[in-house]
Amino acid sequence: MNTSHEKAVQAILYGHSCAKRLKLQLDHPVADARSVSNYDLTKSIVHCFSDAISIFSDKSKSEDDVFSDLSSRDYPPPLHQRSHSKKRKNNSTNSSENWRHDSPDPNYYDGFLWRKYGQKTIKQSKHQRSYYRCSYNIDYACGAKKHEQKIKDNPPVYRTTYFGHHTCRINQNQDAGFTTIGDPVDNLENSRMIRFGQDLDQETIGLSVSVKDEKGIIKEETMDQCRGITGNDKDCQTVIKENHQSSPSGSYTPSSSGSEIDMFDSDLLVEDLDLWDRYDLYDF
DNA sequence: CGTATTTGACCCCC
DNA sequence: GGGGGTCAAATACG
Repeated sequence: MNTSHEKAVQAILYGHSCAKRLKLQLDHPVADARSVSNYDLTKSIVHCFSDAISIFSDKSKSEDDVFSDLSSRDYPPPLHQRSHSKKRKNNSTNSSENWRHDSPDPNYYDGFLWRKYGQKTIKQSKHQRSYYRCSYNIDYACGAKKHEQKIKDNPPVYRTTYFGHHTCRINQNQDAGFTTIGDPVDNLENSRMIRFGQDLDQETIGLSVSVKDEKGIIKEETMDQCRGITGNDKDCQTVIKENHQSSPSGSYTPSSSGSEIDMFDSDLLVEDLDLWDRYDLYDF
């Protein structure tokens, strides 16, 4: 068993490796269907650092607890473990909890755009719960929802619970002339996976890479680039807003159909896979 | 001025 | 009736 410190170091190292890989791809763009998209790499980086932060900030937990959280994070529990809302059973397609995610960051970016539609004081919690629905709820009849609530003060932990499925991405892509996967839950079965480790027959230890909301990542990448030029977030946001308004959904190009086992480029695999022998079925 | 957020009221289920 | 989820008008923001 690795210590949590080693685990955090592994996450950081992997994030660093992905960052290097991303830089390489940005410096030398290659139209190779087998390569990992910049979006996927960026998201991997974000998740690695989020996990490292979680580990370092969660000293009150035992190491096993931390690992348990990591292995289940961003990953829908088995059907028999999923809780079901006792309220609003009429909306059965949307009311069942799909998955949840704990993060020290209330502004954790999960790859989707959300619009807040309510906030409630919850009886048994001193913290209010915020309700969000997918920003494409109207445009694309997307039924995905989530609510977010602070569940721990010190260190702060924010629990985001997701409901329903994103149909917005599917609909957007159909508009653009292709289809791809729609949300993290669906991605489980459609994820692009790489396998490593020694017991592949018994356990799939992998890095699943989903393809979603490249627009958001492009926005973040653009922000970083813009900051380097202007040093001003506000200016960057204005530029990005204008650029994205002119092309709402058209430029998305998935790097694979999403159903087959896919590969990172070999240099990334060889260099990094040994770092991940404890990251069970990591869903990005 | 258009869009996002806030917040009190309402609805639904237990 | 109580609690949680949603609606929608008011408000804030860019």
